[in-house]
Amino acid sequence: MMKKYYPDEDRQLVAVDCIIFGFDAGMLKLLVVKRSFEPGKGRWSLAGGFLRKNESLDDCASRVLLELTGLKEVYLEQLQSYGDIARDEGDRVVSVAYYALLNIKDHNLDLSSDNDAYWCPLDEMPDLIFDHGDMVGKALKRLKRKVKIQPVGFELLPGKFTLPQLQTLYESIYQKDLDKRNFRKKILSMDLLDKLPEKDKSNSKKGAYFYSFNQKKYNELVSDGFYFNLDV
Amino acid sequence: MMKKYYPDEDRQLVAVDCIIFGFDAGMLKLLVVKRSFEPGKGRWSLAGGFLRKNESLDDCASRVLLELTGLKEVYLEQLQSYGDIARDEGDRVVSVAYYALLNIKDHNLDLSSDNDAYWCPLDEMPDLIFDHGDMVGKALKRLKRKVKIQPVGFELLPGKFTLPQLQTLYESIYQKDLDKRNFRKKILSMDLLDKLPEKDKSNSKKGAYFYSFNQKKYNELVSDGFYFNLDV
DNA sequence: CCAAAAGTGTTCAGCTTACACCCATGA
DNA sequence: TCATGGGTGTAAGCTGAACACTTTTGG
Repeated sequence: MMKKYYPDEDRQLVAVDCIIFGFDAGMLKLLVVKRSFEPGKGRWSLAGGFLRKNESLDDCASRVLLELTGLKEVYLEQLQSYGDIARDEGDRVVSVAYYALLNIKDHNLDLSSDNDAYWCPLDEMPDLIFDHGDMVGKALKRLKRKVKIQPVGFELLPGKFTLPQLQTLYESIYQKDLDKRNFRKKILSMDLLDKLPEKDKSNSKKGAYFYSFNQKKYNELVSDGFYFNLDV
Repeated sequence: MMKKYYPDEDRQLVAVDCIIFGFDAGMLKLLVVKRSFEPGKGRWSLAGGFLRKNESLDDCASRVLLELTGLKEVYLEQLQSYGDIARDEGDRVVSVAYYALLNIKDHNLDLSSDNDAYWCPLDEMPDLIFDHGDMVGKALKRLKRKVKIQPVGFELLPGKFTLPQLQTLYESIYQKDLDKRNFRKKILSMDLLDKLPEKDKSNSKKGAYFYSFNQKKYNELVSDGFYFNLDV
């Protein structure tokens, strides 16, 4: 047993809430869950859970994600903490928000339907409880910045993807149209994508070549001082 | 009394730690305090305090700052939360880090010397307890990004400042030299500085004109869609 | 054969960068 | 008068933005 140094009063409930982004059918989506307990039972919310004594914040976020999706190796980054006194109607709870990027195809849909979870297109997002809507707004802002300077967008795509798919992904994050020629020129000039000898014919008769992101080459370039950059 | 909704187990101590930046003698400095209690008594640390039941995280950060410096209207922004189980040797404590920017001349030195506090040049920073060194690194990274896209650097300067001063400030944040002509051209082209009819002769015989940041004009430009930008 | 998506280069404007000399003045 | 820091302009290269036609092929 650890020696006690600090006063015991003023301990707080600490929660982790996860903004889980996915990309499907050309749309950026958010995984929302229907709350199964009061307060706010039946309303939509983010996936969340209370921080336990024996887990770090990062571990807690991983656990929340695992419990909902069954997925382990998911891109996860801390966003911001929310600490207004009355932000949670049930009690005073400090919430640490994380955002996750995952490839929807990897996702075990059974698990999330058990939880009354739903992949909601971002532009049809329902009202979320408490300050969860703010969290999503903040996460989206962060994501917009992040995908410009780090190749995290690929986390949202399958290992093999086409350039039109990748462009649509960026367009749905930036919420604006990009020029096809400029986009391809820029992304290909970084020399981080491997062109595969197969085509995806599901969207056109001509078919679009599959590419894959070369993580090894990226790591090498980064250690040579390279910065990923995809401005708009 | 609020109805109880959540289990009472697993409440945690939550602390706020503040990375307080100042600028003086052409150097970026950090306000560090000598810990007056165990564990780590006598070692250098950031200013911090435990979150109370009746205050938000932001309020707590303001309080920590007020108690140490006596200052109220200080630029303060949440940085990141730190939640490793054993990060604090005294107990399991989740810490929310904030960073503050303040003008050292406004600072009441008496108060901070009561607290065994010290404005430490960033490049002579002592070892700090726990993960406070990581927090400072992260804050510096954030500050570098922030000063490029928002006019927060002025928070570190007196209301009247010279262009050489401003340039030195940016150089000490970016930790690299900037071209005098390009710097002046860029900052003046934004049309946010008012040139005053006085000169600061403390650093040269010729003297450098004082300028002041025009917050009103900045607000107007921002609402017209203007983005502050000071690339390097 | 035709509709629909994939793929491909060039030009122009604006911005970033590099660079060197004169000015004012207190000591 | 001279040492010291303050102040000023221009040219070259690069990057971002705009823009339209050809290719492929399943139906």
